[in-house]
Amino acid sequence: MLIRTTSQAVQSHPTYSQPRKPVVALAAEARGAIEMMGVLMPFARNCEIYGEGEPAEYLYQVVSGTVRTSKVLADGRRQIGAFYMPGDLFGLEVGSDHAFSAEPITDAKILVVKRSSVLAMAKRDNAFAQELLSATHQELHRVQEHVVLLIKSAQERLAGFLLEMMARCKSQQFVELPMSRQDIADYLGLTIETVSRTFTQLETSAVIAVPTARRIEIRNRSALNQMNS
Amino acid sequence: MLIRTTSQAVQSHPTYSQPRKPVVALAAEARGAIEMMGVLMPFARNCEIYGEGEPAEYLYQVVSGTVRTSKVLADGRRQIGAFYMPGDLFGLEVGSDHAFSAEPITDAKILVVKRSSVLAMAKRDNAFAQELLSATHQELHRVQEHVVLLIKSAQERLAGFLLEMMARCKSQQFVELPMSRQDIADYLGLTIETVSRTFTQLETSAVIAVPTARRIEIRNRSALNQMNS
DNA sequence: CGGTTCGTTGAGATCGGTCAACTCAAGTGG
DNA sequence: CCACTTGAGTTGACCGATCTCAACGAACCG
Repeated sequence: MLIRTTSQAVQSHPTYSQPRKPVVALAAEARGAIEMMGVLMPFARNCEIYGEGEPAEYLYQVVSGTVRTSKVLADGRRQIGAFYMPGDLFGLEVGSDHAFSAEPITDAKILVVKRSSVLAMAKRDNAFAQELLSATHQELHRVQEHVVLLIKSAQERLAGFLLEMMARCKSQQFVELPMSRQDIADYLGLTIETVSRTFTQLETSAVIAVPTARRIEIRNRSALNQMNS
Repeated sequence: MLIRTTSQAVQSHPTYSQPRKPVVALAAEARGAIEMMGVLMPFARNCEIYGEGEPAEYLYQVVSGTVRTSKVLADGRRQIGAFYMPGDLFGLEVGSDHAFSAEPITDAKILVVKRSSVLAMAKRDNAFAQELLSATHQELHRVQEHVVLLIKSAQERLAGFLLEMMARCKSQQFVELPMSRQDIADYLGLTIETVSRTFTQLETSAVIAVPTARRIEIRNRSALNQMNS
């Protein structure tokens, strides 16, 4: 079932060679500490930040742009684990190897920190260790919500996705989507066609407006909330 | 869609009053430490260990029996987050409130530790803090695999589930399932009927045998592995 | 021997997938 | 300035995996 050619092959001159790994935001002091330890690196759209199965040597924080983590199954199906936006940490997921790969979906600036530095810091500074644990807990919570999303209907999944994106946006009325329909589909476990049709349905029922494919206007937030169960 | 009356309502005289929260196993020394801090409590089948939305004041370790974590949506759909078996830690998930509730699916003995004790211990003992972080990472990894499972076909989901259960069994040939078909269905995002039919399919194609509903014989492990992609 | 709970099986309905055509915007080059 | 190309997104027609509803079977218990 569902053999899809994932359109965007890895390419696009990576601006730098590869470091690695993904999730959440730390409190102020800890964030300061991370900035001290890390190096800010620009990455080109669609280059590979790290690959599935590679050892997890780094921890990352998005400074600008958006990053997706994904996993490609043997038959070509692709699952997107998360989208990370400015302030989000990623690369927390495991102790050893990466379960997912990570690519920027726009040009992005990313703070890259050696995992060993992070762990050493955590060893010295208990508050920092707590922050790290807390960030991991947040990521765990996010993935659990993702599981709940995946058992719902197409409309509910898209509603949930839009609410998730809204929560990360300044504007309460407009959501700017940095990702393609294919990315949304692979995040929600749907096909691109179903995503497109569902956007159209929501537009027809006046819940949203879609002035541009990548720009969504929220016209009835409570309807979205209701769909989200 | 899919309004199901989750058959097993919470009941069955809880042997004790409620403590709370879920995930993985620690290395030997840390486990020893947990035993020192915690209290061993018996819980009756289907009683509530903790409820969704309650503050997460405790950390738990299964000593005997099996525990499921679950979340019930507004319309009655139920998602099972995980099954925890002897040695597994659960209640790690968040810093504040429980996202899921937890119930034993068999009578169970559970080691219950105050979260504050755990955190205090983590503060004093860096090795212990590392173990806690590592356990959380393991749980994160498990949930990510769960996401991947949920985008697959019914057959692939069940194959993945059986492999997961096998990995936690002594015997390589027989898997003893402590959970009902309804629990399996809610874990895999399927209906009980589809789970039942898929078991039958796998039996017909000689991949497994089902001497009893709760006892599965693995007859062709590589076929299962292949289905798991 | 009922009654209850759990699991299996069948028949039909439905949601989302598949395949394919079409639109639209952006870029290219003559 | 205008074909032509290319990639992203939309839409339609059809199909099939899974759900729904319902009946049936098996194990357990008083």
